[in-house]
Amino acid sequence: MNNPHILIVDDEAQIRKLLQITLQSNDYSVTETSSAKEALISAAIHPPDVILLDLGLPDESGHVVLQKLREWYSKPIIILSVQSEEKDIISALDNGANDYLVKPFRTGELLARIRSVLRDTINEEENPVIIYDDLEIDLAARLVKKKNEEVKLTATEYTLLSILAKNQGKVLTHQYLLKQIWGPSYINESQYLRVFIAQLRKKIEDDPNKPLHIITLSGVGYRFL
Amino acid sequence: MNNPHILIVDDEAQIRKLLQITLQSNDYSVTETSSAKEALISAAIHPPDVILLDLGLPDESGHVVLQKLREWYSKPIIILSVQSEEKDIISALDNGANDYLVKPFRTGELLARIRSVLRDTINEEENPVIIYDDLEIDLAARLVKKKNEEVKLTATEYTLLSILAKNQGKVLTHQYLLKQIWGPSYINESQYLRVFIAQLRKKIEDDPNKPLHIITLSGVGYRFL
DNA sequence: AGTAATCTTTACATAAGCCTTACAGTAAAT
DNA sequence: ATTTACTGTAAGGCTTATGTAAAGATTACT
Repeated sequence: MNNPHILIVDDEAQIRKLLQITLQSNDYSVTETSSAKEALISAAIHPPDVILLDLGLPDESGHVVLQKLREWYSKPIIILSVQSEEKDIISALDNGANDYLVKPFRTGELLARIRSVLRDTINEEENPVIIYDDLEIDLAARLVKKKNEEVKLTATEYTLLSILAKNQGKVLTHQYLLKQIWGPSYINESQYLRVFIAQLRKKIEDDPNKPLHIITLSGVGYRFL
Repeated sequence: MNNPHILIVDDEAQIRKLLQITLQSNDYSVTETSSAKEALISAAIHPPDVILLDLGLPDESGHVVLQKLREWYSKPIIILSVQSEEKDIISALDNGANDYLVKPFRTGELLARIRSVLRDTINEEENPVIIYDDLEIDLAARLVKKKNEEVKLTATEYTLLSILAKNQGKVLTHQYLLKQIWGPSYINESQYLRVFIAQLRKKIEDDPNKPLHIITLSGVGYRFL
């Protein structure tokens, strides 16, 4: 899992700021919300890998938010709360919270607990398998099959294919692909792309001269079907 | 899971008694141990569903016990400790503890946390024996057989093999493996991995030059088949 | 303390794959 | 038909990654 995405739900701007800085400097990507309503919408639109949930929200109790999230959200939820009351902690854990931290908490401990809950779910991640005709791309397992036989791809070939596959149907310009694979300073090295596109086609197309998956758009870029 | 079995590791008789009564009245079956040595033996003979581990043991640090357990034990371990030092908590969580409770704790909270960790693992399929061709890996018994003969593996070799086997078919990056086996600060020490991969291949592959089980993905990592 | 086992580190041979070059093919424009 | 711009393909040098052995360092055991 690269750059786990964390949703912060807390109505105090200062705490959000502190969390944001701490988490981002530890290579997590962060979304901030300050109310129950906002949190539920954000989580639904872009499901995070972990949710940090404050129980004291202005519009609705965090316990209710927790229950609503747990109706469909199965990844870790860590509760942050000033409540150190036993019944609050028990109720939260029983309603599906993975962990409970009492404010004020130490950032180092928070980070360790995030690592702990992420480690528990890291292997349970869904395998988004993309299938087109006789071609099968398992992004999690980094595995590509053609007619049920494994295709051996090098690191660069795989990176290129995964970008194409994730953006199926969409035209990806030379510049975009070069930037994604080799970095921003390589956007003029279009011969790299031609070489690797050719190698990929040799491996995944039935007839590399009449490609069905990787389509050329002359002067523009490539498209994956 | 009926009557989950819990192993208590604590040198204070009073606390053991308290835990025993609390847990048994909540329909858990309980085993008590009071030292590191005793705990490791008991866990090996009759692996419990959850371990409650006190860090302050008379014969050895609980941190060491935790590490030794995690070489083969994959179910939840909850730390109980008078230490509320941040570094102790972080170290324990990073070493594979699922939760950390500071003494004195409230029994209601302990019970809720036990329910929480049990819920996380209750659906995890147990896969004690993995068999591929002539290779047999019994994760629970920490035993590896090749052509029905036992293969003697060192601790590190076994850890590496078990991670590979648990993620069969999936590509595991150098970084991931290094982090899992040696810790997050070793992600650049890829030569460790090469050495142990070579040793493992010598022991489990028919022809280490043409490995069938441990496959190299140049520039990426390894995969177990 | 001494021995054995294991882990860490170093060094080097081998292998893999990336980058580069050169040129051939294709399609549109003149 | 020729030019021009772009794309496809093959092959080799060069860099980086990997496999392996073997020597220290550390740990475990007696």
